[in-house]
Amino acid sequence: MTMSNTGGRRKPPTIHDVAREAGVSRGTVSRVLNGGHYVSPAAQEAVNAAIRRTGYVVNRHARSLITGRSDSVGFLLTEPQERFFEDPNFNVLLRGCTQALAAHDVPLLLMLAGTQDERRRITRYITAGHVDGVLLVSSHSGDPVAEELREAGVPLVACGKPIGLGSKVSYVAADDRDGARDMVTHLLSLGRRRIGMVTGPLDTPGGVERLAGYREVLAEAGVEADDRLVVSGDYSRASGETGAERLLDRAPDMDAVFVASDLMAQGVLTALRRAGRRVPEDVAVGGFDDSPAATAATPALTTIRQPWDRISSEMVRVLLAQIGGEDPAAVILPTELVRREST
Amino acid sequence: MTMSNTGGRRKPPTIHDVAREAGVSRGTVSRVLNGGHYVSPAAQEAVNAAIRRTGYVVNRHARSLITGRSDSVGFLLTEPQERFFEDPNFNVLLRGCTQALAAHDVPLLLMLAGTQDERRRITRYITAGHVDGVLLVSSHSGDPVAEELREAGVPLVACGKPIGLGSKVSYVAADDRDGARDMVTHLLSLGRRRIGMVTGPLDTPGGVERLAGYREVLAEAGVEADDRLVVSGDYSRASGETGAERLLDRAPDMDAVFVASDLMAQGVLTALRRAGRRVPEDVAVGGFDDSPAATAATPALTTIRQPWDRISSEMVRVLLAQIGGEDPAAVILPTELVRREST
DNA sequence: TTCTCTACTGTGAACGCTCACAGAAGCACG
DNA sequence: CGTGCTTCTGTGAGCGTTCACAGTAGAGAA
Repeated sequence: MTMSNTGGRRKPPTIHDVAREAGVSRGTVSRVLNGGHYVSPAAQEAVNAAIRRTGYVVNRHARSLITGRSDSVGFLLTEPQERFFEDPNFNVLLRGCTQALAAHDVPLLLMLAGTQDERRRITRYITAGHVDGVLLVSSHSGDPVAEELREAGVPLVACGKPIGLGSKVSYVAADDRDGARDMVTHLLSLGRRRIGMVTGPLDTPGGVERLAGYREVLAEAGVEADDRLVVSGDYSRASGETGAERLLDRAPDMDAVFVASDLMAQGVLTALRRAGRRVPEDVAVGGFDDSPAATAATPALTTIRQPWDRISSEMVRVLLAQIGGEDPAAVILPTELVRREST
Repeated sequence: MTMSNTGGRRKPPTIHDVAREAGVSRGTVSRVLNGGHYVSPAAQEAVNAAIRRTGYVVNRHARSLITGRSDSVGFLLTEPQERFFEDPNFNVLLRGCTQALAAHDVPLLLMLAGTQDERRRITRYITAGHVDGVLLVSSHSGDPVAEELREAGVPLVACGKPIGLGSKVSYVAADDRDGARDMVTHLLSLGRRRIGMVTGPLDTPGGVERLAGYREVLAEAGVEADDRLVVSGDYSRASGETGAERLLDRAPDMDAVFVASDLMAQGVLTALRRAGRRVPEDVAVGGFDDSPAATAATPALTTIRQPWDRISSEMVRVLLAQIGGEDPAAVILPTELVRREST
């Protein structure tokens, strides 16, 4: 009975084995592996053949040990995990980032900083250089983890404009203000003039920007501003429902409402139905996000699509560039009005 | 103007620095780091103090290079990514695994094998030893990636019983059959006798088991089997709707229906409402999963809760044990009947 | 005393790779 | 024929750790 390959894993071939197989030195193999500059076509070919024959895969640990890079990045979710994990957009973002990174052969490490303990561990892990950079998802302002990473000089790209952090951190965001402008312009074009709004949380840039876009367009159109037409919500379905009730109470003549998220818009629809208002005949409703909630709603929501697939690929692009030594950058991506049945 | 710490990252302290600081040798520091056997209390203390003072964090690359372990595991999603990414259970699972691993200081690498190209890359990455083991989420049978990993001897833990793979791969699953039994028993206890079923996909173990549990209980109760009472679905909402229509068509006297997923059950509710049947008065409806869809439905669904938090922690436990050299194991976890308004 | 055993500590050699450097070969130019 | 340049190749050192081994000190037994 001879040694078989059942069970334990074989010791993988090293750069040495490849070099011997190809009849060249380690240095030459290494050069081929890293771009192939200053290596003759003949050697290039021999090495590639040897790699294929031996099934060689570079040992990233050995490489990282000497280069100081880890060739991996972290995907860090700091604050309210439930909210994100229930948000379909988060899934799209996570998937998009993973795939965009995979195209560059860069693994993604998922990091959830829930408890204080996890926060500490993750901070140490990152600042110790075990990832080259971090994709940051954190809605709220003044994130201590992000702040610490920024100070340590870790390349950082946030999803959405971060509030507390300085200009040294890159971010990629949808153009909230412009999206809001598009929606309100659309409502105006339908002849609506008493347009209400249920805002998002006003301690987030997104919440602030969407409200700003709403106000701008109304002012530009010469529509009288009316504070009774604005109530604030927190992106939850329930807050949309109560928000709509308050709007109807304070401004019964409202003929349209711009809601800062689709989930809230669902709540608004519920409240309007209960109040006997027809959508869109009596009141037109515009959402924001183009989440699954938009199509699941009845009537299906007219909404603003955020380009989550592009957001994720841009985040990865900016992060890798920054790891490569480029300066931090801010990327604002255009949104798109998706017209359905609610307007 | 002296050197400042703005910009680039500082070179982190090494085990050497700690050794010097503590007045001991590298070996002693290493021993403290790895469990602290054969090291005097005094040295132990000195080293720990030095670690705290210097802010030392072990360089995992150097460690991995010599130990051959990477101290990280992959979370691998192979087949139909959309389905999982829209499934709230998947989120809970991913989060649970990440946190359970974090407690052991083991990073999780997210791997999505969508395209053929990604599949190849991931397989090579894993078999090259860049992760110590894999948490596998793959519903369908005969997964080629999983098969290859199994052959390479990579520790593997599947979520749900895998169909194609042999006994060498561990798995953790909810007790589908028992859950189905509980639900059908519950329906019988309500006096229902004409109990229909909308099954899951019958090429998955879960789909098969839930159907088996349904049949068993009816047989044991002496209720006449009727093929007209069973239709198959694919876990989607739409298939629940059409399934219910076919059931009503074939067996108008149906007084209860067991649906193999909450999402399908939502569709069933829609179809029943359209057909003018009251739930639960005319037809009682039981779901499976206890997903958010269950509480969002009207009436709220009686359903079977799968212990996703325990599933994830068990997957991690089994995987780490297997990496540590233990044999593959199968873990079946109990489900729980959650009674709401639909029965 | 001497020997053995245990508890602890230090040291050199690896792990697999990249990087800097030295050197070789070929070519052009004076 | 030397000199300089470019293109290519091999070599030794070293990245930060762990591991095996050798060695020391102290206690207890013969």
